[in-house]
Amino acid sequence: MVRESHPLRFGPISAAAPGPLYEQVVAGVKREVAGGRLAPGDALPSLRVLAADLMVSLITVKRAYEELERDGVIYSRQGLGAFVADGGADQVRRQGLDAAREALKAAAKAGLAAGLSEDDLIDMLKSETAMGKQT
Amino acid sequence: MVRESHPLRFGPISAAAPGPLYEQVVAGVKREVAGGRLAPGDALPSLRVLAADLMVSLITVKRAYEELERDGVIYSRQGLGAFVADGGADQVRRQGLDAAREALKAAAKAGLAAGLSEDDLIDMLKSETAMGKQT
Amino acid sequence: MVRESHPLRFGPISAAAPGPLYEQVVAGVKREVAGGRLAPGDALPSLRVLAADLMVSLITVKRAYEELERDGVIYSRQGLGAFVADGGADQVRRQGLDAAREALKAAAKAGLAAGLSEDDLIDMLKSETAMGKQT
Amino acid sequence: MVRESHPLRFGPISAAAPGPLYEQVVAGVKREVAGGRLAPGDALPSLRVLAADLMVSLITVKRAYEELERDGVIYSRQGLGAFVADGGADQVRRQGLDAAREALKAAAKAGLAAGLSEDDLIDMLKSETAMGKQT
DNA sequence: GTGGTCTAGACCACC
DNA sequence: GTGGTCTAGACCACA
Repeated sequence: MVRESHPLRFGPISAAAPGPLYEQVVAGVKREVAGGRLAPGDALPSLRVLAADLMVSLITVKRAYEELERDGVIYSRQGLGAFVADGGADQVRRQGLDAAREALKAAAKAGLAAGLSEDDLIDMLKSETAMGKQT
Repeated sequence: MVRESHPLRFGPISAAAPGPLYEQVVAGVKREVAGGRLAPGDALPSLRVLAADLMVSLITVKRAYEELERDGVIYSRQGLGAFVADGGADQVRRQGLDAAREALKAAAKAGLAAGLSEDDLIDMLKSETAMGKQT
Repeated sequence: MVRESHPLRFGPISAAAPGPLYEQVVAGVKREVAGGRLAPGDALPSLRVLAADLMVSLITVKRAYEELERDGVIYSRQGLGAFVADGGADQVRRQGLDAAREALKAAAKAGLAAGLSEDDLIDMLKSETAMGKQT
Repeated sequence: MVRESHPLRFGPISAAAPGPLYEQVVAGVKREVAGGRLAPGDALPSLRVLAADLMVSLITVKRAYEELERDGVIYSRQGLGAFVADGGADQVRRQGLDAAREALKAAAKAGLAAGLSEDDLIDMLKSETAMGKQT
């Protein structure tokens, strides 16, 4: 009745990692959606299945799905499952852009306060993007 | 006797602002030190005085001073009070630089994930530094 | 023999649409009845046929027919199928009227709470009816 | 340290009422904020206190506060409590206006489908606003 | 089977 | 004391 697609598997969730577990799940799903490995209409793993896969409580996964739904990345239908929303990838990209702008703002504030020039910051940014691309 | 210096007065601490209250206190002191308004050897306000000034609990200020001491910006002497450390301003600047690099790293990660190019990020950074200078 | 009539075909049922799937089926049938495309005595498609047409589970259609029967829009006969009830169209219209009144009640409550005047609400209603007519 | 204000008391929460319990809590707080009985900066009852008052689980209240925070009506600070946000009342009004528009849209759709004229709908709306004012 | 809601209880960071 | 997160387990509506 509905497009199947359970081959979701992102890196292990770790309680040691910074930030709440459910945010790690959110980030994992967003990565799959942004990367196109999860297309609009595709079904996400069910709450229970993903909870078992990630060895995490059902509630934690549910919370992640709720946040993804609020962000317009997925939608959930009772009795059916959760699915990637139509503009899902766009949503993720837009939010990533906002996050980048926020981080740059913080960097500019801290850097200028520490006596760095705009050019210093740009050089540092270049080296960071270079690192990012390698990974 | 020790060099006096209570004229510490930074913007009001706000519960509405993001981050723990004590971090706001830490940031306030660091700003004074980095700006040279608090020189090495200067005494900081006593815990109780600063708590009263900022309308904040004593333990919040205590925690802030502890963090500042850990960061090598100030040092405390039993019964005497807290004083600006010798390399205090340098410490603050070095840490600000690290903070800027961290933020740039986060921005690069988020931006690249959102499909931005290095040049896009640099443009955004420039506009943010411009904003920062105005303020 | 009974009057034949399988030409029931309403827009695809979508999991993305708000509300349970069976309500979408109910709404679809009601639309056909209210519009006169299904006259009293006409046979509805069999459960299995409609389920296949709409690419929906059989139990979803069954549930929809049950609700339609409860609403007095259709009636079912063991072994024969389901048929449009005599006063079916009237029933649908009466229920639509009730639904409209309910929605207006909710709108009045929310609007007044938000500080809108009766005239404000009437203006908004006019613009909505204008939109509705266009479509 | 912070503006006190616990005299929050809205109608009893009922599991029999339609909609989730936490939405009833959300609606209750929004009503207080919109009515000005809870001003910006005022403290809301703590999670535990309100849970006890309403005879509801802590989690239910927490969920309500989370939604209110997402809606920009309140903000929460770990260790301090939850407080009415600065633009809180405006937020509530804006959202109420959107809700009213949605309801009017649904009413227009249902009403037109049931054969009502625009004037019929306006008359019904007038009678509903009259009812609303009495209460 | 699915997601949606509610519950009870834990531990942590912050004040 | 406060809110923030995670857990285990229940019952319901929907497919």
